[in-house]
Amino acid sequence: MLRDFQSVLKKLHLKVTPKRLAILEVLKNESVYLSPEEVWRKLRKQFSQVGLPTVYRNLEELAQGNVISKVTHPNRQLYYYFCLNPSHHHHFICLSCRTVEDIDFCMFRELEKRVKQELKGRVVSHILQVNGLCKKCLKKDGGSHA
Amino acid sequence: MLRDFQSVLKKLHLKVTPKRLAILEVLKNESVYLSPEEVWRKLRKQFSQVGLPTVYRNLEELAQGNVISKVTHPNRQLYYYFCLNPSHHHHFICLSCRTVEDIDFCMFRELEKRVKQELKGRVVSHILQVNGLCKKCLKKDGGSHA
DNA sequence: GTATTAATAGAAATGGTTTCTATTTATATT
DNA sequence: AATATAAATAGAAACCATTTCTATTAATAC
Ligand SMILES: [Zn+2]
Ligand SMILES: [Zn+2]
Ligand SMILES: [Zn+2]
Ligand SMILES: [Zn+2]
Repeated sequence: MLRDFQSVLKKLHLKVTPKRLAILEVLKNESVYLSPEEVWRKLRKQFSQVGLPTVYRNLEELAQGNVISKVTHPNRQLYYYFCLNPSHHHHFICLSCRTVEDIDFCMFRELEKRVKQELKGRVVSHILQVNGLCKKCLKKDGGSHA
Repeated sequence: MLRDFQSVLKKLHLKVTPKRLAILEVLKNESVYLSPEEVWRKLRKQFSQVGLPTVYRNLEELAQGNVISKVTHPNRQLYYYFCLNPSHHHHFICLSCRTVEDIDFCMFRELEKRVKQELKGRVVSHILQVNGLCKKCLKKDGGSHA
């Protein structure tokens, strides 16, 4: 989650291509989570040629490399978000305006420890996400959401 | 999550149909999470006619009514699990054998409180799931998984 | 038993996502 | 700077899990 995209990509053994950098820029300049298609529409303003599969591929690679984070949306579509917070944490996402807010208090360390001790399993990944309506959206419409 | 399916369905204003009951039976008799298509294949052993859309619809209704629980799988396909534990809790799911184990210690109450206080948002839903490899699978193959 | 409303089967459509292949581009090496 | 190499890309096509649609059937209340 560094600002020096070049070195971040090199660390991940990903070539530094204009499209890749542009995808990162798009996400970095957004305060909300975006779908691959939305990222693609924004990219087309800068590039005459750009394929949607390229966007999908890059977003997935970047998420794998922990440069961006994936949003687990109830509608089960893909969304990505560029998070500046470098430490382990989770998100409160607004289902209406798509704002993302950090949940900095992570009790996962405790949880993981107990899972290991009590269940004797190996943790591969975990999801902790709180879905709801943000302060602003609650004021706006009292809480109706799609 | 009661064993008396009839009354459970009535409470949800869902008609008590043979297919509906059979879907619940299928899930109840499984110790692992199942995809809609897998539930459907099992149903076809009992019913000469049964549509896959019926299975999808029923599973979704039952999940909405908190009779069964949905699994948030990394592969983003739908899976459902019948959980006997009636209290609020979360799951450790095995990515290899699909075993589900309860995580009974839920720190979510604390989390929710702080989200409300600090972010002033409304919580609509939350996901907390730990994905990994269960004790048995770790022994079996040392941890390789699809 | 009748009326009412929900549930269903089966076919068809949907659409987000992935695959495929030829071409281009970034990077390392001379 | 020129060359080699392996990765990245565009565009078209395929995929396939999930949803929609409509006529028919079945459950429930009265
Ligand atoms: Zn909002
Ligand atoms: Zn965490
Ligand atoms: Zn297992
Ligand atoms: Zn919880």
